[in-house]
Amino acid sequence: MDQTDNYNISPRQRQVLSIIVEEYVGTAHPVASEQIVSGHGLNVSSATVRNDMAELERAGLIVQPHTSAGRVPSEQGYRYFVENLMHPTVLAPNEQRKIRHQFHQVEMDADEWVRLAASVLSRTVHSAAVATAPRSTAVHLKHFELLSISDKRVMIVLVGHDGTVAQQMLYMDQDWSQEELGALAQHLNAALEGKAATEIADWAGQPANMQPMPALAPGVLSTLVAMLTNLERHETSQIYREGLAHILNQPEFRQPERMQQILELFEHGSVWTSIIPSVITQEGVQVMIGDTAMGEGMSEVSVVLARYGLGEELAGVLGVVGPLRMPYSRSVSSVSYISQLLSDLLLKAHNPSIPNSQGGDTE
Amino acid sequence: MDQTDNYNISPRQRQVLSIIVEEYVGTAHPVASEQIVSGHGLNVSSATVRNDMAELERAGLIVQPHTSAGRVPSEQGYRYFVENLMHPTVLAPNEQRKIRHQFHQVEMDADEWVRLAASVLSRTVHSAAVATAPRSTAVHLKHFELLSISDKRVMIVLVGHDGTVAQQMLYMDQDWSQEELGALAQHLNAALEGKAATEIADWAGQPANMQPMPALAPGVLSTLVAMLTNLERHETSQIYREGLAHILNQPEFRQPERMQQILELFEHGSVWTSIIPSVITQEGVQVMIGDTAMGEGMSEVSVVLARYGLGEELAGVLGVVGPLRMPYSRSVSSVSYISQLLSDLLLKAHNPSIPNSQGGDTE
DNA sequence: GTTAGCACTCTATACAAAAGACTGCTAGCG
DNA sequence: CGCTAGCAGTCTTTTGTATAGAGTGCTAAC
Repeated sequence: MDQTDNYNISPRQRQVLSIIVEEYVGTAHPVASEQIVSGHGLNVSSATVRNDMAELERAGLIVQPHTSAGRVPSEQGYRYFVENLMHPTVLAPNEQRKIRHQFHQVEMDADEWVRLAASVLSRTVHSAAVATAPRSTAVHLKHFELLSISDKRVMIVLVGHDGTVAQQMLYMDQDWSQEELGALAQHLNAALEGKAATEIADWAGQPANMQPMPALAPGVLSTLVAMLTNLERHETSQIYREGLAHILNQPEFRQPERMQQILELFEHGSVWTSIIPSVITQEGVQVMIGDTAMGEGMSEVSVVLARYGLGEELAGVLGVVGPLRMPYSRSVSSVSYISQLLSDLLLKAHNPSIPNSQGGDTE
Repeated sequence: MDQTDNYNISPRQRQVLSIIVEEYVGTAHPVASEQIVSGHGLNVSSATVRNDMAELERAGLIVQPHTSAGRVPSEQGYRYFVENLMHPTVLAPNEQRKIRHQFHQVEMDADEWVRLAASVLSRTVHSAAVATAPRSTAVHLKHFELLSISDKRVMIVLVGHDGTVAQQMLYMDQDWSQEELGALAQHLNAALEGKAATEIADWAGQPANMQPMPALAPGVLSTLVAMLTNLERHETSQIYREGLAHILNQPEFRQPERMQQILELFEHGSVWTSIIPSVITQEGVQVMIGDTAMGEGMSEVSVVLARYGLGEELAGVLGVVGPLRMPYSRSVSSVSYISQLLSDLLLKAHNPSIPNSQGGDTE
């Protein structure tokens, strides 16, 4: 299924398809044969191109909205284009500089970097962008604190080794003083520091460890395990969405129902939770074109996603969402560049000793 | 300016205006004189109503899209309606029950309650809804922790007395061991517990207090003050937005530019930060109709907002966003009911001893 | 003050005609 | 055999025009 190049088409036909895609992406109007020969260095007549187009249509790569209209790429056509015809490009240096410039900020925390990245990406490609907050795939306990909030209510504040923080309220059967809580926290912190969720669960399973514990210990331990597990799962991760306005301006989303559809999609996070885990495990930029695997209603939507992050730690997904008629090359290069930049920023935030490459900028 | 009833109009003309507003809100079509007399118990002829309408138009309360169309309320007309004509209603018992039912959830934290409230409100009024996360207007320090993350980097985790948590990274000139950090934290916690931002700043200003302090103390203290201050300001507060799809379905937002406008507004938080602080200090439901005080582009948007919360602590704003042509009465009663309900929920979460009134529900 | 009646204005709809856009095909050419 | 000029055929888009419809404003009478 990855190998989509089992179509029997000539080099010139490939070129014609390429021109159709690029032209249509630019203008949103069906592309006519005359339009193809003029100005694209194709030394044949429009009639020849028409024959090629008939062939391409037979192959299912382009379609005709109606008899007397030009041609439009089909879903298959876009896929073929992206996989076989598109030349991967790199963002122009001045664009790179413009992008880097937008990250030229005072110190921010990881979540804010990511949100900014989504916003910058959205502006760069003039389309909607999504990004998930960075999450560790394996969170180890750095430290936790037990705080008596009021009678029978205890708050757990947990800090992961990567700096993520989580809080949760715990309801007790009896009152506990702050001193008792502090003593327990100190004891457990010493024993559990650096452990991951499963390791803590194991530790708590050993009867020897649990011998001289106060009655609230089991509740605290199981809550700690639950909180760590929750941090590892990406489902709870915040999803940042930016630049919806761009996408709704595209002519293909002018009809109210389409608009409604894409909005539901965007607001309702469930679509993302299904595809993000699969993207985060892979390297490189991934392009999904009208992929119904993402769910119904995605048949008119394309997504260009990439993973960003630091190895196992603090990984997330960043990408562009738009209509099928999307400038794929530009999207891919933008996503690629910005995800890389974001990874660098996060890395430097973790190891500030590395000199900051932006420091030399004159503007 | 509050007193908009300095128009010289007869009781029947008021009634006509009232019918026009209600009818237009329901149908989105200009209202004709014939339509007004039929079925509204108005014992006059359409000609009489036409005379009244001419009068109302002269007063600027209604306008005519074109010569042979019915009348539509003007911005002024809506204001007059809301302030003088609208009978305040209460949500029907079965609707109240339906709403309460949606809050019938397992334990959630405050932020999740609020987000749910925005979502429920949005569904109830079939329009977009916004809500700000609850924030204390005066946050007192409950506890903080200093954690050594790596060389020269220290994380501060702060817990407010209301349970809010904030974290921040601090960059040091020299290395500090976890023991030194722990000692300082313990010392400062003992001295500062229960203090608000300004009190901490005062305390740090006393030379006597700062005498035997390690070099990192001033940085920590000023960061604590900054974090607390930041928690108090609502600008940083997360704004939840729900049900944008509803609003974009309204006929008045069908034109692309309008859509663009309202989206910018919705995504860009800056509009809210200017009006929310003024709303949060006042009791009751507030209606803003095409208020340009909110900024340009709001001229076609109405907002119905109310404060929710527990006195000084954990207060926020909840409301409906929609076109001028909005069912104001229903919006006001919904916002009123749900904000009250939300306040109750938060109160109970703080004082779990109060019996839960939802407990008796059969469904 | 109210009302019936009617002329007037502007919109909405329907339909037809014309113009325009592309194609597909055919026949001829190198 | 591939390429091309030319043209008929098909469908959309635009334009024009007639008609129906909606609603008002005004006048004259009650």
